[in-house]
Amino acid sequence: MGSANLRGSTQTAEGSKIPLQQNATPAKVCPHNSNISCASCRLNELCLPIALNKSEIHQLDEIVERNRPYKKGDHLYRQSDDFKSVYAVRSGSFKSYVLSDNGQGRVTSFFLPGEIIGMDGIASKQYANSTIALEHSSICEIPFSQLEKLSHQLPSLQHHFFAIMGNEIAKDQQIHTLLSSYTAEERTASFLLGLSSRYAHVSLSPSRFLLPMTRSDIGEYLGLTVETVSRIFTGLQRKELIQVNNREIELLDIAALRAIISSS
Amino acid sequence: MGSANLRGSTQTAEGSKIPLQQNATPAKVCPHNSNISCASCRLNELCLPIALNKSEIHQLDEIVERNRPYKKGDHLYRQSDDFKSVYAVRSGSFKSYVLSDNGQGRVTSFFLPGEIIGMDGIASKQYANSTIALEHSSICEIPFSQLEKLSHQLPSLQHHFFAIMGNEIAKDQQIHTLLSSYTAEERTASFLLGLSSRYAHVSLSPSRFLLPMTRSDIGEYLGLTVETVSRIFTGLQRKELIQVNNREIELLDIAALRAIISSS
DNA sequence: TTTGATTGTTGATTTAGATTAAATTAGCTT
DNA sequence: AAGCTAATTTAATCTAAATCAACAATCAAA
Repeated sequence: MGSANLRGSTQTAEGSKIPLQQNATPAKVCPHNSNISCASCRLNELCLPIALNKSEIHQLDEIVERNRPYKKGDHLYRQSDDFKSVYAVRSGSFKSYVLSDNGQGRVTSFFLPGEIIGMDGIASKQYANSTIALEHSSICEIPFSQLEKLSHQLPSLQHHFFAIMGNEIAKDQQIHTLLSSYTAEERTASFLLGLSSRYAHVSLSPSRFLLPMTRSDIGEYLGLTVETVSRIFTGLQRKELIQVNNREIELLDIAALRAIISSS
Repeated sequence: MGSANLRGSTQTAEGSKIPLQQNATPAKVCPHNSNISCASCRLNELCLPIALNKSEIHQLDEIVERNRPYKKGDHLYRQSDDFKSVYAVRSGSFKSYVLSDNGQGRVTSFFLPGEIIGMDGIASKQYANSTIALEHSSICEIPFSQLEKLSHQLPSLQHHFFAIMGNEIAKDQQIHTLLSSYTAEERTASFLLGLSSRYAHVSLSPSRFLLPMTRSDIGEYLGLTVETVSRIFTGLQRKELIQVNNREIELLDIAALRAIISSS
């Protein structure tokens, strides 16, 4: 089955082009462009500027540092580095991981566009894990001391950042439940649906996307081995709930995937 | 071996009295007393007042509601209730849990004195789980809208609450790693050491305490069955790393317990 | 002080997912 | 395009922990 040139776009059976996440913005506007202000950023509805007015967004803009793009494998920061900033993903994706004593890494989070990285360092003033780009990616760096200062001036920013942190806490607790009581198939289905709705949030297809991470990353994140993840993928494909071709995945029956989870 | 009257205090082999958490404060000051101000609360070094000056603490005091004590099994709030407040445990202990579709509960957190409950509701404006008292307990209720307002006036309170939330995030991610890669014995050892250091924080014995939760609660929290938790306890006891007698537990060899975890 | 209900322990058996071991396929370099 | 390394799949065992099944201890209420 034609799996040529899937980075960026692909052909459906009918020959129509469906954008995958890599080229969701028009070709002439590079998604890694560093010169977009918060006000004009297509992610401003879910990132920090949400609920801020024009002048407030401008003030936020002033403290945001738009770094050069990160190449696949570049570290945003490493475990135990001094905490300085939180980061908003502008394009691409990242993973956070910790190294166990025997050198084995365990993935703790994935980050997609619009999501905030680095909040685990706020309390201890050191990052609790390392974070690395999964593909060519760009981020906005927000020095935390300045974010605090500005939050103190702008009640709506303070409110919103409390909400972002609260959301992270709620999400982490859902994963606690997933890891403590779901089967391998339930975890995998839940993971795919989670990615689906996160892509939907940034106006990308909720049913067809590229997985930016390896099977091994998924396994570490879900507390499963690579082999199990692979087997579950083939199993779900056999049941015609998904269609996988390497990193490309299509969710064929979202309702049935949901049903798998709620059976637990 | 003499297991009489362990609620509150117990006899060692030598006959000396070692206080357990239930009577760590002098008998004449009831630990559930509702009339203690933040300024005089023995937990103020780890609760919200930390890093606030006298006058700031007084302002915080003004918004704190000191509810009547909760009996064992009383709900602080239930899943999907409208989010209104966060709570600080003054005495006793609580657990949070979610109900899965089949009615099975899964414990997501335990809360000991000085710890903050309810942050999972901040983002969605509804509590994501139910929270119940594990024993006779008392709490301070802090209406969140007022906490936000006061945080806006007091930079150090804003800073401290960001830190509390960041700490919750870091802690939840540690549990993610624990659940995704630790064995049953490693999880159990880690859980016991975690309780130990939390009791140490409130100046209680880190090596000898009463477990406020059932084996089943522990199992749900750690993603294990009751039977496994019970077997691991007996196993650790056989290895002389702990001494368990129903809810009473003594950590005999903390170094060895730590070694179990770092072997993973 | 019985009685029933909840909680905890222990043992036998089963099983989901890990481990081990290859073989296959993609993606990179050169 | 060849060669190399990392990623993925598949299959055959193995094992840690779940499940199933009694039973004992504790607690709360009558």
